[in-house]
Amino acid sequence: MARKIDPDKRTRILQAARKTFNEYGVEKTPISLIAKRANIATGTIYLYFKSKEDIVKGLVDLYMSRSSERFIPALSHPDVATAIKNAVHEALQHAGEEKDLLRLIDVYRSSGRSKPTKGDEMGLLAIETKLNSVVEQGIAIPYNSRIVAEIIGGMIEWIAKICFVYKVTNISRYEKTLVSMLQHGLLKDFGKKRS
Amino acid sequence: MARKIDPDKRTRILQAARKTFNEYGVEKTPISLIAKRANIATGTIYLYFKSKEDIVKGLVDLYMSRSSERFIPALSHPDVATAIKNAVHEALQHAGEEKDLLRLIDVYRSSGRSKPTKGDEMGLLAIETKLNSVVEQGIAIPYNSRIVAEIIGGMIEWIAKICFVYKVTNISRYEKTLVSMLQHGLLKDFGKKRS
Amino acid sequence: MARKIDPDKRTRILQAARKTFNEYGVEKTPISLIAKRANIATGTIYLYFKSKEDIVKGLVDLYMSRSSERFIPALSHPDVATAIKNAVHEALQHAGEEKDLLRLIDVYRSSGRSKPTKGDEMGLLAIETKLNSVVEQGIAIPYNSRIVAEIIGGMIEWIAKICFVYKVTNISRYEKTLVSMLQHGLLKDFGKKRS
Amino acid sequence: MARKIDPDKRTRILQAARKTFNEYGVEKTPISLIAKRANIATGTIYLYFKSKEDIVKGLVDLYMSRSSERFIPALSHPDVATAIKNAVHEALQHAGEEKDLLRLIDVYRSSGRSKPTKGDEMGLLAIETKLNSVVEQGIAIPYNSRIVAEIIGGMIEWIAKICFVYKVTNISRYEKTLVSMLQHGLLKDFGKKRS
DNA sequence: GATGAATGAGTCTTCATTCAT
DNA sequence: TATGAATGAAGACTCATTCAT
Repeated sequence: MARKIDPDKRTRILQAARKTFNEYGVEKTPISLIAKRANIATGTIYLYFKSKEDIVKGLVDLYMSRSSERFIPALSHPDVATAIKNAVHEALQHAGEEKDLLRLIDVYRSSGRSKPTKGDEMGLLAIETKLNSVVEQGIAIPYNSRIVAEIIGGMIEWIAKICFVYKVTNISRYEKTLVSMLQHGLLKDFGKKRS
Repeated sequence: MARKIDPDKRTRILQAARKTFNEYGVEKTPISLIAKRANIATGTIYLYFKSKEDIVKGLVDLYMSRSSERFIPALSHPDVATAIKNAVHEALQHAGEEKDLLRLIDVYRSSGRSKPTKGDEMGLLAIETKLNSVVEQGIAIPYNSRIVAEIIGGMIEWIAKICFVYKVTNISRYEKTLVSMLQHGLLKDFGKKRS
Repeated sequence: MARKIDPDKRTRILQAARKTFNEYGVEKTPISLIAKRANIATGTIYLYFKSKEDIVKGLVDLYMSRSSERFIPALSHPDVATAIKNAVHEALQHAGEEKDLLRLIDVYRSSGRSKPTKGDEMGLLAIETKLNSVVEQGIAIPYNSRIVAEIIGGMIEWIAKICFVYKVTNISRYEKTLVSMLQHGLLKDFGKKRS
Repeated sequence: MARKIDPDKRTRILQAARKTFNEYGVEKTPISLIAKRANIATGTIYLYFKSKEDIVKGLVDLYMSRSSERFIPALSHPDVATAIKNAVHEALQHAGEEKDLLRLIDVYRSSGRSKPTKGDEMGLLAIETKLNSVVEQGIAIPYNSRIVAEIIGGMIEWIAKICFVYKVTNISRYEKTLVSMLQHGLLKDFGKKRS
């Protein structure tokens, strides 16, 4: 038999790519350099990824999955307002920690072939589910939960990009504002209680 | 940098670029083809634009300006809730009409040098001003208006991209949801009155 | 180099290569695809052929052998003029039936390493022998038979390529002309008898 | 106005290519090296030739034209048998002098896109015309002159390749044999007179 | 013998940009 | 200003071949 395929090699490529993209930018990163840093031959990369763009996609997937893993648990807090606050916090926190991956999202999107990634989908589903249950409890204004989930996801991504990529502003005020807008915008009597 | 002599030539270049970008994609569009379609020599383009990227920026500017021109007037409606509704509607309507330009935003952003464009700024300022006045009237929950403006702008862009670029879904439900979320999220007693 | 173990495997490779070369062209045919179609592993091909070029050579050999097998029997006709006519006919007929292999000859030649193949040699020898015997009988103009054989072989290959590869013309007029030229050019009193 | 196009540049490219192809072979010759030797930038080559293959074609054209220029005048000798002899001689002589270009013919043909070149066509036409006039004079056996011309052209090319490219044999015996075969094969009473 | 994962050399071509005219 | 010929950097990707198993 031939050599066994190394399941860990894909990860090594992704790591090398991440580091190099961050250093030189996607455009300016030659595949050959990624290969060198991953200690494999150039051609080997193409056994694991269809193209350079596919590597970017792999990294965006990674970002999305990790983001979901972070904010989904926070959603389960019994108090909805707190759940929102915590989930947003986790997502933005994670974004700040992996800004370099966050930056890749625009690159991926500009390729024109962007499809929602698996990780993304998982996160959206979690939000949707949470919204549904909250609506059933009569606490939240009933919207189409899927759509709201997408909007929330977009807002978080947007704010993360403003604060970590485009303008590099302090995140806390954006976070507070977003949380409050979401609480008022989603929950039935959130305004009454506190105002 | 911009207008050297013939201000109409700049416009012709932009038109030719828009058409060609839409046809082949930015990456695959040679400057020389834009020049040919604009009936000028390749080199002449560089008298009006610093680089290819600068043309993209020019087109994104155009989009932003036109968007602002559309939704700013709608903001002046005396009833705030209606103002929100109308402004969002105009912005999304415009996005649908110029999807090809909308698509360029990601390309522009992925270049890494994205700065808010003039047109963008104008729109944000208008929203901010409106918010401030509404807050002063005691109708709206007081946030940092600039931040809210940015968030709203982002949400609109995001929804437009979801509906016109990424997924090509019907916009109306997204629009309705967004409007409602904004009304509840921004206005003090919006929920009470109508629920 | 040639048969290692399974002589049938060599044939399967050749068949797969023939089909694939014909479909995509030699240049564009990856060895791995030939392997896949022959139901063997890529590396296995190299147990039967030294290189891709060697596969082409194998196919050209095949063509030459088959051509010889077809026209050599025709040479034995007692009437020389008829023998020429029949042999040419068989050779051209065969060429038309295996145009795809005919096409490979140029590829093989352009590699620069072209040596006359075994099959080729067999055919040339047969023509040479026939010519010698005819010269001895005093029927034919005495030339160096080997050289004439090579020229005849070349003419046949040439006409076949004109009619089946380059121009795709009807072969019959070419065949008739060639036969007549050969009859007049080789036989002493061919002109007298019939004119 | 921009720089004037240099009409001599095409020739310089062709010369550089010829030299380099001869030295390393077509396959192993990078376009960039041709450019360097022609004292121009790599990209400039593509203003004069569509592709590498197009350069090969240009060189084959050159060969064909020069060959025609050489043997066409020889065809005008009043004595037909001598005309044949001289024309064949000139063509083969020329082939020997430009073996390096002769070698390129197979490369060109193997590309699959081979069309008869202009130079080729001129030569064929001259032979055809000569044959027609000779047939009218009743000296030659009447065939389809175009077809005969093609066959003769092929035979000459074939012999040239055998002697100068494939086997590197002494040409004179091949030449003599070919001339004699053509004289007997084409002229009505050539055999009678001399036998 | 058979496998097929791994290798890594190798280059054509494009095209943004410049600059001589 | 305008031109468009000239530049030349730059790199993703393929695929023949090898070799560890």
